[in-house]
Amino acid sequence: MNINMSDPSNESVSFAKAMADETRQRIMSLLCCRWLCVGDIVEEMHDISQPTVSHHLAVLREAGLVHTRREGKQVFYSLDQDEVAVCCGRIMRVFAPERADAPAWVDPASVEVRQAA
Amino acid sequence: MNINMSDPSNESVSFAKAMADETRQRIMSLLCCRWLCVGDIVEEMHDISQPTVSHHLAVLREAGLVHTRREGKQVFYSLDQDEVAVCCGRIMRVFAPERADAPAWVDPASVEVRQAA
DNA sequence: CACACCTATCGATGATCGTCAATATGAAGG
DNA sequence: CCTTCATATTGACGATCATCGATAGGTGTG
Repeated sequence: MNINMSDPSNESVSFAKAMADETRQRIMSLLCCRWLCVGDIVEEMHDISQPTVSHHLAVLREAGLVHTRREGKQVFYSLDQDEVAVCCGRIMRVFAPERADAPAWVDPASVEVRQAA
Repeated sequence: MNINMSDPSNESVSFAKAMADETRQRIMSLLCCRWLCVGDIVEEMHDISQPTVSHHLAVLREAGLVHTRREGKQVFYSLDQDEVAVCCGRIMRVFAPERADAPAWVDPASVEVRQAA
């Protein structure tokens, strides 16, 4: 029916929704290459309350974008880079199929070059 | 300050916000590999009113995700695949730096394999 | 068990967003 | 110019969301 059969509906939408908030992206960048417990995240986020941080972590959790590990009283979170890559790949295949295999990915400069040429 | 200096704030957030709606993603998929005028989009979207379609097109326009061309009375839109690729690349570099250069991109199956191995 | 600590949930509130009907803007044609 | 067609904007309304304070739930310690 649509040009792209894939999924102009569910998974890419929930991924985008999960990322559609600056606070959440800040948290994601904190969790990108390391594990942090909620208390540490709250500390790094400065002017965001603990319940709010917990809420954002729940959103990321339900979107499958974070790993979770319990250690005694604290709960550690870490960003699931593989899931981010999968979601970006899905978006690419649906919304940029003519660019999906290009190395433009890694360095946007190559895209500019391609346009200029 | 943050692990990822890049931009845990602006451009990736507005890209995600623009994509964080199913109706908008349906419109994007319609415009993916062709030009359509607003009337045609409204027709394809069935149960969405013309003002609503126009509103979504404005959101996509302000996010820089569509090209625009005027032809007489009608206005044609088309998805900017390069911009989608650039935005996905930015997300990858910030939130999946350890996956950004992998070919897992094109086919998520390879990511599964990598995890299984 | 009682208590401190860490995280999650609840209830409320203000802000943002998606949607539509009505209307405005703009572009041909007579 | 006046009309007609195509798109954009406005105003309003309901829904979703981000945020917080208060509180509940769960975990270790004495």
